[in-house]
Amino acid sequence: MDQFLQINGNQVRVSNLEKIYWPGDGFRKGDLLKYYIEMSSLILPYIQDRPLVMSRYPEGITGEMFYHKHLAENQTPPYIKTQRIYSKEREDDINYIIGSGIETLVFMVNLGAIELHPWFSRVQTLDHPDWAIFDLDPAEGATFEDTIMVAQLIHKVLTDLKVKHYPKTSGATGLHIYVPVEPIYSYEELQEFVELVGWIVVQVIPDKATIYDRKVKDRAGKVYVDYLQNIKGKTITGVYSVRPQPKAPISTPVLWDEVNSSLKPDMYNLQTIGKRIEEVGDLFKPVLKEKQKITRALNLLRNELLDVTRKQY
DNA sequence: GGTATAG
DNA sequence: CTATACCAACGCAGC
DNA sequence: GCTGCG
Ligand SMILES: [Mn+2]
Ligand SMILES: [Mn+2]
Repeated sequence: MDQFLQINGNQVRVSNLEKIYWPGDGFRKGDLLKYYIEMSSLILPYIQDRPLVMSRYPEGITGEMFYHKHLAENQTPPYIKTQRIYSKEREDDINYIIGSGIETLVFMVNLGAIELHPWFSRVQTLDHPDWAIFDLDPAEGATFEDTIMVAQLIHKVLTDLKVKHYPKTSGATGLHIYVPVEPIYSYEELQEFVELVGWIVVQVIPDKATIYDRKVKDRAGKVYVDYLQNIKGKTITGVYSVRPQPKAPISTPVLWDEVNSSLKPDMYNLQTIGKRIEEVGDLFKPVLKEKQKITRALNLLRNELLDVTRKQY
């Protein structure tokens, strides 16, 4: 049943590679593992040095799911790097897995971690993320095309602000827009930045986008700009993560030119990702390389809000 | 999926 | 040795 | 303090 893979000088145990994980598509656990190993050179840079949350499906996508953050001592192989980070809610440390080499990736996938969720910040600067994210979640009754429309408007606002930003499919129903930043801003500041841009978008297309409707029912037919994900300890599905959905879609970077009605949420998946990467390579490279200051943009947005508020009185 | 404990 | 039990999330807005 | 939400 169990096999051992020799990776970077470590014996990594893997099991049940023949188990069907996607019954509708016939993809097996071994297919998932093969994908992550083949993609490791692309994926690892985006999880390197980051605390990781696993979304686990040990019985496949039709089985029970659970998040896994804390790795107990007695299930931590010597080659896994971990770091204890205090959690207020838990009133104790969480022993997070820290992104490192292929062996770490294989260890997590073997646990049934179909999705990987990296923190927005690295261990070197835990309180200072190196990206902010616009998490666009279409609510009940909203379409993927609605999501694309909201994304395009965010694209226009960020372009006017001269802030670099990069889109990817979530692989499920929405889109993610990453804003790479120098690790000098707090989570609160980055959240405010996303909130202010989201607020502007909602002013322009209030029937398509929402940001302050906390109740799901109130968001019906609209795209929720989930700025509240920009919080320490919160995560979203990472780039190149597979999703527990039919076709095994993958959260895949796209060009802004491709964010139009021909983009489909599941068009990049376990079946098609190879060709896609061959054709365009890693479109998210700038997210790691083009770290920017958003001080000016944040001030412009704050003043914009002030102006609008003043006009109302 | 892995580990501890009971039988 | 095999069967079974048990575990594997949290941050926070809003009420 | 608890529920809803992601
Ligand atoms: Mn989302
Ligand atoms: Mn969300």
